[in-house]
Amino acid sequence: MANKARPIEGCDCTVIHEVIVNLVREKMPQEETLYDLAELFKVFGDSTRIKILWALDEAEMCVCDIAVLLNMTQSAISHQLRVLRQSNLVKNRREGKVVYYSLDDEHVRQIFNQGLIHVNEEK
Amino acid sequence: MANKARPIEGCDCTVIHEVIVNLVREKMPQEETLYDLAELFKVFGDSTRIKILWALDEAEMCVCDIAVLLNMTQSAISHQLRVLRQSNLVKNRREGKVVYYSLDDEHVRQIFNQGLIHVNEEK
DNA sequence: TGAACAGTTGAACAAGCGTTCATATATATT
DNA sequence: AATATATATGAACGCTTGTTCAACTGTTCA
Repeated sequence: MANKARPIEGCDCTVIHEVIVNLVREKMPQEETLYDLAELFKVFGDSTRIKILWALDEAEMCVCDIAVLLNMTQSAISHQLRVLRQSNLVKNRREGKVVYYSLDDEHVRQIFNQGLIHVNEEK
Repeated sequence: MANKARPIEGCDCTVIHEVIVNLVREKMPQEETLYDLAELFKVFGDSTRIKILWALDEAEMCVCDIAVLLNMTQSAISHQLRVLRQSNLVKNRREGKVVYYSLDDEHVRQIFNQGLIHVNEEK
């Protein structure tokens, strides 16, 4: 159900803006949706995970490969891969002792590219 | 300058994957670029800031308006607006006592929309 | 000038997060 | 069965972060 307009009890200035505030309130997506969105971006908000995703966008790799590539411990990489797995951003397949990881989402690249545009504009 | 291929000293399996690892290494963007990208997503990784950005995408609003809209203290909103300002995501203008904030980046909506696609796919 | 209002800022606190270390699991090899 | 390799996991540790509280700045109006 849509959010209903309701009496404002804030600053004086907001009383004047009542119409606008209520209009924005109606247009806002569901609380839960915005929360999920923040959770997704939180996952992107770590350079180790960004690097992992970027690497996996180039090629399927095993945990050990990624650790060498990023010059980090295998444990640290494994922990981060779990986060990425739980966010449905990567998938894995086992081949003997080796577990290969790959991207599980084709939007990642587009999201990153949009982000890069902003980053590069700041110069 | 591009990253150079270098001898692998990791797990046995990575020695086998040496060619791939070095290929990915060459294709990775600069360390600093990936760091900046993570910093940007870190800003998006908080539901309060997501809500503020979403609201400002609908209409220019003053600090007090946002506080009422999100049912939070004005101080908390002001702190978050500072973060958004420092990331060049919002701008402000003063009109008497009131400071109005608005979006300062047209990519935000596109980044959010891409994120929403992922979020909605998980169902 | 002084009171009221809108917003900002710094310190403090709890909660969350990323890495490390030690250990556990799973598979392959001998 | 015992060993080695590849990965996963839990606890612990320091660091970061979001909110609150109190104090401060800046503007308007009487």
